[in-house]
Amino acid sequence: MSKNDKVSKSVIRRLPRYYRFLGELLKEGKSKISSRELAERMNVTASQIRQDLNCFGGFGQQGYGYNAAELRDEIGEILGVNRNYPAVLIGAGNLGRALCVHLDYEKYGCRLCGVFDNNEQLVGTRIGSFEVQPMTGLESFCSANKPVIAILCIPKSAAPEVCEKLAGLGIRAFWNFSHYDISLVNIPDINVENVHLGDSLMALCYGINNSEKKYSEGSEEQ
Amino acid sequence: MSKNDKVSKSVIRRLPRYYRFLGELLKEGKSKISSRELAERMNVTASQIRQDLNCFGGFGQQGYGYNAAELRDEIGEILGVNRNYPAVLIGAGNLGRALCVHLDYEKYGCRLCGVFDNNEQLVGTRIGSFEVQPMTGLESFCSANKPVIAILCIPKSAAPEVCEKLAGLGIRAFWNFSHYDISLVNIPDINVENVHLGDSLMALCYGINNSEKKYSEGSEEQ
DNA sequence: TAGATTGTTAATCGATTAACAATC
DNA sequence: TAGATTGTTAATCGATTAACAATC
Repeated sequence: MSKNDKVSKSVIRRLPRYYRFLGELLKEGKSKISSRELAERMNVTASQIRQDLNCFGGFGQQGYGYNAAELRDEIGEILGVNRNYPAVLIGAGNLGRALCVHLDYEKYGCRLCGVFDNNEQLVGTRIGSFEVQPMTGLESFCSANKPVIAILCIPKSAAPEVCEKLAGLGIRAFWNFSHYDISLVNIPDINVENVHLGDSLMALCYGINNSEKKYSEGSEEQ
Repeated sequence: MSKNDKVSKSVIRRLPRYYRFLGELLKEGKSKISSRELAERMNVTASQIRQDLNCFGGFGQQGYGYNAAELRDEIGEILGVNRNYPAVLIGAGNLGRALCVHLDYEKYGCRLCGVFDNNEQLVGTRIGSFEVQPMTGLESFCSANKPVIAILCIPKSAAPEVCEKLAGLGIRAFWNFSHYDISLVNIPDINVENVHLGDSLMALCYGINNSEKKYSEGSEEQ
């Protein structure tokens, strides 16, 4: 983890995938893996894997390959998956409730520590082991529990204000499911993952829409 | 929509965002927009916007800019957002149920037409306007309703088999929330959007983990 | 040692940005 | 017409792939 002056976004986005595949490998009882073999499995080039890893250091052994367990641990360290960053979930609607119980947060580097909503109907209800708290209690909760991640499952209209507030309360990363682009908000040193489900779905539609076209165009071209 | 020999993935992923922002613009009552103005709002370069659009044709007017409504419609057409592609949701667990009611599918080019699960406990229960159907009924349902999109909210272990089956039943696009990489499955002309929530969360952790490091390194360097 | 596979440098490819002529 | 802004070409930048010397 020495040379990472500035690791590109593309590399970072691939790390979790390496981490996952190495986990699978281990489950299968493989202890040694070469870049070529891993590349084949993951459908990428061996070059890319070696380049990516060398952003962080040399984890392999020439002539041998990589120790799967060691490499996975190293990548885990780089990602910070055992840091257990405290996270709050804001918005206990359908999606919020699902994210609350569906994900194994510990596996991905965090720990859900509170769920909030400003809807009085929802406040006090239980979701898994959590009781939905009112937004009015957010400030004192944050001083007490020091969450660094906020999972936003709120309407677009509420997002800018809530973001601003959370940033003020020490939140340093947003996992954003609202239809608002947090990337646009002007907070320094904030990490954002905008998960725009609608955008993803539209991109999928483009694919269908376009393979269709290709098909009919194809028949014309013949 | 004439010159799209082969539009790059990066361009396609940006189209839904343009579409969204143009929608906002219209809501605000703006009818005219220049690439420069749109670029500023979206925090991208005007060059990129013009380049992207010119993959599909010239939608603007020199010296004037773009008609917002027209441009939005054109992009909508390219994406296929008014195609109402029929979609089935497989897996009525927490996430599946949330996706079932949380999203305005029509807005994104599809129409949910059925929900399936192989868990007997869930079969017959209602989610919004849908009744969960048993997997055994999938085949006849598909011949009757011809869904082209499958939304997968199933465990990783079940994914390969279910994918294979669905592809055989005419599914041409997978919106994949399972922890399995459908990209690896060997089906020709299939569109896939792998939404790996865990990967996204890990990438976020990397950000925190790393800005932290930068901070402490910074103080040492001084 | 010979064979294998890394780490790393160089070559290629693609995507983004800049520039500007065309034109409304 | 003059000013503005597109469509498009050229320049730059970054990311991916290929190649190979280092070395286990």
